[in-house]
Amino acid sequence: MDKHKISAMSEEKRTALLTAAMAEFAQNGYKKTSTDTIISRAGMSKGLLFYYFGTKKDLYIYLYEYANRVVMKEYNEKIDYESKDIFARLRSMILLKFKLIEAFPAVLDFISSAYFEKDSAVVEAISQDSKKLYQEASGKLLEGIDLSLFKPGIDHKIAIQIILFTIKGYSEAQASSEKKTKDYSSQINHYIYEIDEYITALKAAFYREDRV
Amino acid sequence: MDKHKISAMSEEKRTALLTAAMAEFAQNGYKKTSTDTIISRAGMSKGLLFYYFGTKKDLYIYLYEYANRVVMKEYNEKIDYESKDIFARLRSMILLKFKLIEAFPAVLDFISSAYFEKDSAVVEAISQDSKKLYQEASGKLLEGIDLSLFKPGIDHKIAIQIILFTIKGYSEAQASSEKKTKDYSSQINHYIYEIDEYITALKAAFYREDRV
DNA sequence: ACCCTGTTGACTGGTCTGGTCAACGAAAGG
DNA sequence: CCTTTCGTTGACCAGACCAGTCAACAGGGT
Repeated sequence: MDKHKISAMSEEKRTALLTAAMAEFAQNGYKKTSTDTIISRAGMSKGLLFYYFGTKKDLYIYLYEYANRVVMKEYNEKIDYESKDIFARLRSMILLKFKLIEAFPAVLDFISSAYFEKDSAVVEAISQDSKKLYQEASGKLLEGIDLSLFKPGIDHKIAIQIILFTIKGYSEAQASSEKKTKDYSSQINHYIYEIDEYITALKAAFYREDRV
Repeated sequence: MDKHKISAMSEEKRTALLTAAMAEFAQNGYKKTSTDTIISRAGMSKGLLFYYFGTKKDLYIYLYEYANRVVMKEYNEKIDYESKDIFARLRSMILLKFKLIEAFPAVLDFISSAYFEKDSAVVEAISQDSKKLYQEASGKLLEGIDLSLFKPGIDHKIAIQIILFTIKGYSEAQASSEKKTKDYSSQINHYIYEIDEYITALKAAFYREDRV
């Protein structure tokens, strides 16, 4: 039996499957994720998964390429590297992250889990460019930022770490308290408001007074 | 067959078993952890595990009580709540954490994983006091701290969150880059040095100049 | 009537798991 | 030196679980 065109699936079923599969793989890794769990979560029959995707491995690789394509596309379109202000850059990354989670809830979790995937059945298929996105993102974030905005006498390395830890800490705290509210999009405004509170406080702490 | 006295085990074997089991349970949760993995990691035979512990569930519960006992003991002995300075309190908690990890590498990971354990075979046995330690620790940490040490005009809630996020972020970054160096104890001094750098920077950012 | 496409879930062979047990080596005690 | 006891082993078992298959079928198009 050949592999069938995945694009021929109905939109609903495809996204249900992809979303369920990404969430499961992200949570349990390749080996420990069962196709039974995926299909029951996606609400479809077992045969259909294999009808379209062939094998579990094929599904994983498809997901990996899909996730990278989606994230790369958004990333290249939306991130603004014009500004040399680290807060402006971070803010635009966070906004992007919210958009991505809204559209593809598990895509970021899946990508970062793939980064640590160590099952031999699957590593060679993803290892080539596995680290590209991550390294590009974290490398570029700090490239060429304007350190003269900081108060004199401040240890830039430490200050930047504190800024990054704060953003990461808030993101995680916010993600783990996920309520099942339908309108994530309405909550986003609240999250952005809180993020701005942190940014204001961090600017007051580390930026020269005339640049806050 | 009755359960045998665990304390009759040789010290070496017991700690090898407990350490291996805590690490595995912490990583995979109750259900997905296999006794085969535990024994091979601990370097002993399968029969022995069941000879001493009876069942997998009994092992888990024993571990849970053991871990709580160990942590509670250190916690009650060593944490200093005299000081009203949040940095002094945090610092003493971090030092305690280092000590605990040195003595029982996986004990903290295990406890926090038990906090999220949801397998029905085991939840009722741990749910009663599962949250005690965690809530006590995070509640007491902020109880009665001296807010007058902060710069006037600072949003205390935000500032404290930034402080906590920073400490947590550094701890995690440090834990995930664990090298297999034998002498963790010699690295601890380095970690403390870095933590103090962060504390200095955070004090400069948020405390009144006359209190830094 | 006959295909074709999409869909189902019972089924299979193989692997993995918690738990058992007959056997064994060494030490203890007589 | 024999026997009992204790700690220890790993092959083994019955059941669960798993990726992948397949016969059957629904329904639309021709």
